[in-house]
Amino acid sequence: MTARRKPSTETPVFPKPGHNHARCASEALRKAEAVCTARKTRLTDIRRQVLELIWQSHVPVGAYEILSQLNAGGGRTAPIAVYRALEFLMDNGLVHRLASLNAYIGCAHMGDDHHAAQFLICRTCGTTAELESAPLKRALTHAVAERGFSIDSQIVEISGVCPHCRATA
Amino acid sequence: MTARRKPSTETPVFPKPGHNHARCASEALRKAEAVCTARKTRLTDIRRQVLELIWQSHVPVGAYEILSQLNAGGGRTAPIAVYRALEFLMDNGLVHRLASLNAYIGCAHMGDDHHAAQFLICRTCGTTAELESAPLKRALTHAVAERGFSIDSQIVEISGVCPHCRATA
DNA sequence: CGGTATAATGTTATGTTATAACATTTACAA
DNA sequence: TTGTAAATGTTATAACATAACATTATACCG
Repeated sequence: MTARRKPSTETPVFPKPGHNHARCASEALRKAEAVCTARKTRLTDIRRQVLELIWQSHVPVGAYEILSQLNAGGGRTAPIAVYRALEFLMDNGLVHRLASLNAYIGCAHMGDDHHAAQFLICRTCGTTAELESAPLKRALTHAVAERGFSIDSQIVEISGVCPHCRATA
Repeated sequence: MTARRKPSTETPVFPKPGHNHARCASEALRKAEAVCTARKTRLTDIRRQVLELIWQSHVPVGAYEILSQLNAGGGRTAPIAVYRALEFLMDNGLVHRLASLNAYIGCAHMGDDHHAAQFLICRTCGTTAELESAPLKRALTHAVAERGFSIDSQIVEISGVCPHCRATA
């Protein structure tokens, strides 16, 4: 441990219940546009709609939940369309899949080209945040390398209670 | 880091292709009996069968794969029976579920009462090993606590290439 | 031993998540 | 403008998991 930690960079704040979420969402959409432009991929209608629905909150959403919202106005979109959009969004680093929930969440670090992520999932409010911990990353890399194993991808999903729910309880 | 690492305790060997697996399996079954006796739970026929099928290898198996093996001789066991057996085995720490694969694997540390586990999954041969790394555990615990989050459960699943497949390639 | 409570299993049906295969449309560039 | 690749539509099905209720087995008590 070196000195005091710097919350702004080392310890991103867990999304607060009352924060200005409209801002998160619009910011995310703006970044997504930028990423797609840079990568020469197309953020089509359905892809944008799926991304917007995902960014309605910091709670992961299931594919079929997205689907039913898409079809709320009487649409006839098929499941596969949602999965294709999700695949695109994940390939472009805009969305993550949470294997422990079979659900999807907007990526908090778009454009940063991080294909590995760790997540904190609050079992009370559902809010899920990315955990960017350099020491954790190092420990993981080291432990794996030590065993002669080479990493392709990794899943780290931690379920528990977030600071806000702890305070409320 | 303190001194040189001790492979026998700190760095368990990744299961080798040609190892005496019959031994792994019988050992596992023996331990399972002991655990159930100690916990006054019953390792019934179907539960033992499922556990044996899981221990046929170090490659995780899906519930329906287990089911079809159970029914290979013309049986009529229903999916729910397999899931109930799996639930029992997991509750008793005899089996783990791999969320990234929707598959199940025998626990390498029965009786050690470890409810958290990390896994190394070889994408080439499928072999999966538990990773017991104290530094990793510490880093994880620390990173999470630092953010005011309290842990209930965690999933760490690392996909890559195992030492033996790397050597072969 | 017989009764009774609990645990385990059987039976049937259905819910939830995800993909295959092939047809059609759209966007873009030569 | 037309050829091509990307995207979407359409239909069907695969893969994973649980609900609800009936029946059977086990163990424990009097």
